[in-house]
Order: sequence, then C-alpha cells, then structure tokens
Amino acid sequence: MRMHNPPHPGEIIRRLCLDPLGVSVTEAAQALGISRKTLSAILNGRAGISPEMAVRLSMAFGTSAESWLNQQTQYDLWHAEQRRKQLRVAKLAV
Amino acid sequence: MRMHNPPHPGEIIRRLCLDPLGVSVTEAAQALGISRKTLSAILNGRAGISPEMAVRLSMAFGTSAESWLNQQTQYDLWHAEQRRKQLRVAKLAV
DNA sequence: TCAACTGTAACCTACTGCGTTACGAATTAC
DNA sequence: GTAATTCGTAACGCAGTAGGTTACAGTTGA
Repeated sequence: MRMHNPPHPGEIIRRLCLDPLGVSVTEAAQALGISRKTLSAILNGRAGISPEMAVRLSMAFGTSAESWLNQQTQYDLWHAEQRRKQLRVAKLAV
Repeated sequence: MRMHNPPHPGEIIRRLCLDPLGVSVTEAAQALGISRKTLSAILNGRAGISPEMAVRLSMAFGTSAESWLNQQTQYDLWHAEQRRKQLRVAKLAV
C-alpha cells in the first residue's frame, strides 16, 4: 500500500498540461469537447477521469490514455485501501 | 491500442480463483461479504470491479488489489478506444 | 470600467454499484 | 421420484457519479 495520498489526476492535468501551454480552463474544455464545468470538476478533484475522458485527454495532449486512466485507478485504489480494515472478508486461499 | 478484446475480469476470477479452489459462486459471495447477485454480475461481465471490490478480492484470494483494478481499467479502456474516432477533440500540444 | 476567466450552485438525465426478493432451470443427494 | 442446492437473472429500490445547461459572484487585466 502506498504511503502518501496520491494527488488527484486533475492536479496533474493542470500542472503538466494546462500551465505549460498557457491554456485556460475555458479553452481546454472547448478543445476537449466537454463543458467548462466538467473540466473544472476534474481539475479540482470533484470528479474522476472516465475512460472516455482519458481518451479525450490523450487526443488533446498527445499522451497515452492508459497513463491517465492508471493515475485515476491509483487514486481510487488508495482511498479504497484506507477502508480495507472495515471490510469483513473471509480468506479463501493462502 | 490493443488488438484483441481483453476478457472481462470476471472471467479471470472464475478461471483463476473459483475453479482452482472448487469454490461455488454462493460460497465465494459469502466470503467476499457481497450478495450472490453482485458476484454473478461480475463473473458474467455485467458489472465491473469497483475499487472496493478489488480490495475484497485481494483479501479473499491473497492477490493484489491493484492487479484486479488494472485489469478492469484495461478492459474499460479498450472499449473506450473503440469509440476514439467518434470523439471530436482538438489537439492542444504536439 | 469593462471584459474575460474561474469556481460553483441548482437542476436535469443517464448510468452504475449494490442490496433484497423471487423465479425457473439444472444439478446432486437420498 | 423427490428434495436440496446451485446458478443466472428479472424486478425493484437506493445511492453515487458523469455529464449537460444556465446562472451568479469573485478575480484579474487592459
């Protein structure tokens, strides 16, 4: 289990994509073909990256969709792991 | 992009976990602490593996939650990639 | 001052995860 | 043959999330 809370992928999008290109949230949303509200929610960690959104990001920024989706997976997993001890599950295998 | 449609994770659960251990769907669902219906839906590809479910699987079968979630991610991504051409997205970077 | 950008609230639709209950079909045990 | 078990799944409800539009308030820069 990872030690530290990983940043949500929206933070990465802003730091590694929007900021370096000097692109505004409004412009980026238009390019991605989504509403400004939806992008804002992602950037501020109030929404996750869906598989379709990962493909959109890869098209706009020339990255791999897989990397975006994996970041979301790692983020989601970390939070699920935080509740591991509250799950009552019986071991079926060694 | 992957060439062939990856199997849904439920198929893997059945082949690599349930079958080898000779565990019934009913028993496995009880061990996982979920309803038989929910496990059946996963096994037959009508539901995905949620982050919490990935942790449950790791607890019951002694595997890593990450591997289960990654399988789901790959599966979801493949289907999203199939619709890549239908997305109208403008390139923002080279 | 005015325009643009940003975050976000309100409201809507659609989908998904998960639960319970109940049914029919198939299998196994006696 | 009959009873019990297993399995898939339909029907229903609840909760959460992704996404859209519209609208408003705060900030910043020309």
